[in-house]
Amino acid sequence: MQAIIEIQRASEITCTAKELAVRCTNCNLRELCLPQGMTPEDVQRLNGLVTTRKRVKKGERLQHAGEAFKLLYAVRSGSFKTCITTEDGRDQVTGFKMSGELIGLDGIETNTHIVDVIALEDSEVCAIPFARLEETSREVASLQKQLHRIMSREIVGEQGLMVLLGSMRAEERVATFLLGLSRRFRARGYSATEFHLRMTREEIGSYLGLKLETVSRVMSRFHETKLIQIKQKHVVILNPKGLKDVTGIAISPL
Amino acid sequence: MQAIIEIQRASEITCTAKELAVRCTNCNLRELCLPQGMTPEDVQRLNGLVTTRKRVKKGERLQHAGEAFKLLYAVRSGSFKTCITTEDGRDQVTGFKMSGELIGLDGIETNTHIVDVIALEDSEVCAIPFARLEETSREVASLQKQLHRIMSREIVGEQGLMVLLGSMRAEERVATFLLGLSRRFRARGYSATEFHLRMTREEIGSYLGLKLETVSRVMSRFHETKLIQIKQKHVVILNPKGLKDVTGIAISPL
DNA sequence: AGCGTACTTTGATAACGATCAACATCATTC
DNA sequence: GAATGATGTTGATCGTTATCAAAGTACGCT
Repeated sequence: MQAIIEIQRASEITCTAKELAVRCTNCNLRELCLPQGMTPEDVQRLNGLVTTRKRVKKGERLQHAGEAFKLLYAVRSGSFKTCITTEDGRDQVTGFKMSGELIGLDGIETNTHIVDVIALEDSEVCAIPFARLEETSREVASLQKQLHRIMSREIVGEQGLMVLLGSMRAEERVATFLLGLSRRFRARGYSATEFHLRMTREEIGSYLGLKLETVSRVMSRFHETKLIQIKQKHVVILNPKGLKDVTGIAISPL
Repeated sequence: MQAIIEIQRASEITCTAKELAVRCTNCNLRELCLPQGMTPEDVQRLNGLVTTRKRVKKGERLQHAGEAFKLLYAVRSGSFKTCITTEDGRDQVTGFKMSGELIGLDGIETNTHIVDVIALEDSEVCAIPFARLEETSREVASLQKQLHRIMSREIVGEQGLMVLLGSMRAEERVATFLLGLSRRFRARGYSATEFHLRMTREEIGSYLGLKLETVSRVMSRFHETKLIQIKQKHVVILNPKGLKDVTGIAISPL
């Protein structure tokens, strides 16, 4: 920790803080993000790729459906929702993105983005030109491997969500959702049992195929039965095992 | 057509039919499958990769959940369902695969397959060792591009299905499903308005998050209102526009 | 050809979540 | 610190789809 601070101080002399900040090599998310599983030497190849950082304010759109696909974004801090708006105006949340996760893979197929991506809080992302990422991944096998892993993870995660949407009842959905969030917070070094929801009941409901009132009711029921404590957006998981029993299922879509 | 037959006959003299059959260069699915968008020269690099074909009888399992991931399969003929079995024994169909489509991408992340893949009819697949495909795609940019496109397509398709499962009512789901099948049959040179369902009502229901009785009832209703004609597994789409109106939505998950 | 099995259709009833509505709480702004 | 709008909670009722049940149809097998 001390060492990192020293490096950052040094950087303020030799180069701008911004330039250093976007170096994957020093990024504290390197075990979650693109560099995961890569050797330090290979990660250095990434440094040149990830040149720009971008701040996105709460409620701002990072990516618009319909816009040309050029960049992937890695979430550095904050969180996002991805949503699809259908022809007839229905708007559905298809995912939530947290730090270290990649945004934009939906655009590869048609060279056009399919989903909107909106910040749930003030956030920061690293922009990665996809064309250059493809190039580099032809030269760096570990990067190629990791890119494939990330895409596969997205595919598998969505399959889990399909099971949730296709066969689970409201309580199972909400329990699965909370446990998924818990796991992701823990993976990022935060508490797995106490956290703040960054999204509204409506967004949770949209994601889980439920109405906001149902989400609220189920959470109140979990509160009454002492599975969780919930007050507005503040969640404490009191009985993880009990929550797990409610889900009755293995695949976690988050 | 005549030309193809000649080539096949010739092959029986110079090499075994099997060896020729697995060459992507001559495959009639090359516009749907991995070779799509690749130059003939690049496709030749695939020929060496796709060495074995495999026949799978109706009801047989091509891929088991939990088994080690080594191969991708491209469907050459027939069709498959992919399903996830959850811890508590629920079984959910997560997709249907038709000719030219790739099976096995779920295994990349963890090196272990997540879904079961079962033949809906007697079918044939080409096996592709994934490690070698990765290698080759580092050398052949067009192959890399196409692999990424296919994975992205899977991601986008699943997002569409999430919208279906999350926000559509029974009639909309079934209508979307039928139109999706129609489109896929047309892409393969078959009639878009008249086809045989390869899957049971129960499998359709599982996929759409409905019970088999609901699927049956909705189809009967569509039959009564002259949108389709349906007798058991034989479908005729009488009024595609009308069906489209029932869905009211743009994104097609199939 | 006849039998058995798997699949499909249709009906009656029940349950779950949606909808409508009213109120409470929180955050933001002036 | 009061006012406003967004978000969240809770209650009453309704509607869609699940469930249970029974009969009908197609298909494979000997």
